[in-house]
Amino acid sequence: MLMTPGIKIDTLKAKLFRGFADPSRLGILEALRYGPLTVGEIVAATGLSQPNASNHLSCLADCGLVLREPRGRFVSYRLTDERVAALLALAEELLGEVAKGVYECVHYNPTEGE
Amino acid sequence: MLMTPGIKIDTLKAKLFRGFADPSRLGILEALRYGPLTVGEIVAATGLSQPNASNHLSCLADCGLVLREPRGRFVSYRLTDERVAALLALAEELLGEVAKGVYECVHYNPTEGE
DNA sequence: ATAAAATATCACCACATGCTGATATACTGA
DNA sequence: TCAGTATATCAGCATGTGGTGATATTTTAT
Repeated sequence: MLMTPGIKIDTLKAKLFRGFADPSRLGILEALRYGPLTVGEIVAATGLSQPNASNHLSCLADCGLVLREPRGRFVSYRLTDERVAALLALAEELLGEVAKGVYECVHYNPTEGE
Repeated sequence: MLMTPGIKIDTLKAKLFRGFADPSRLGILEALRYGPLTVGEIVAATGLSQPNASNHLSCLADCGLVLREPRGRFVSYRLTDERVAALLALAEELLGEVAKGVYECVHYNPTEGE
């Protein structure tokens, strides 16, 4: 693939990971893991507000993690590639090992329920 | 594994991904992919400032992605688990598929070289 | 044609995040 | 002990980020 010079590959990879690195987006990806869903279904599944979900979905679609499929008045989204699900699965495995550390990690603390 | 109620699993997973989702941290992880390095070597390999590298390393260590091993006056870091490297590899594969989308993604644009 | 429903977009705000420069701490060798 | 090197920490700043409420757009049904 042709790569514009000046854009480091790590920057791209970091952007890719960023798609997974937010609880809301991750929730969407997890929900889509079991099949395509419409925006409304995603809203219901994740508890996100409709504008918020829509915004994250745009982000995920732009970044190539999900596919947008308009179906009449609805819009269906699904994971672009099995590798997206594979990444989620692998992260889950890894989380089993390091969960304690992640839990205690001080450097990033979104208001976590409590 | 015992999980404190009130902390959603997705929040943890998102925090885990966040370790990979910054160009500086990702650069560090990539550098460590080929073996343990001291802080000084990491600074040299990544071009980060020393305080900045040290700070990201603390974050990565807290989150369980890297191991801290003091060796006299030096501190050696290495990846905690092969799965960390596996995640990097899988992301690389996925990037091959979606690179174009990630490149064009508007929703996250750190000052990218130019 | 009009109303209602599904989705997207916009302006705005609060906050987290990453970076830098300065400084503190820890260890080693002479 | 003292100087030098390696690493960690701190205060402060600039900016990216995610969230909300209001509104626009598109599509279907009557």
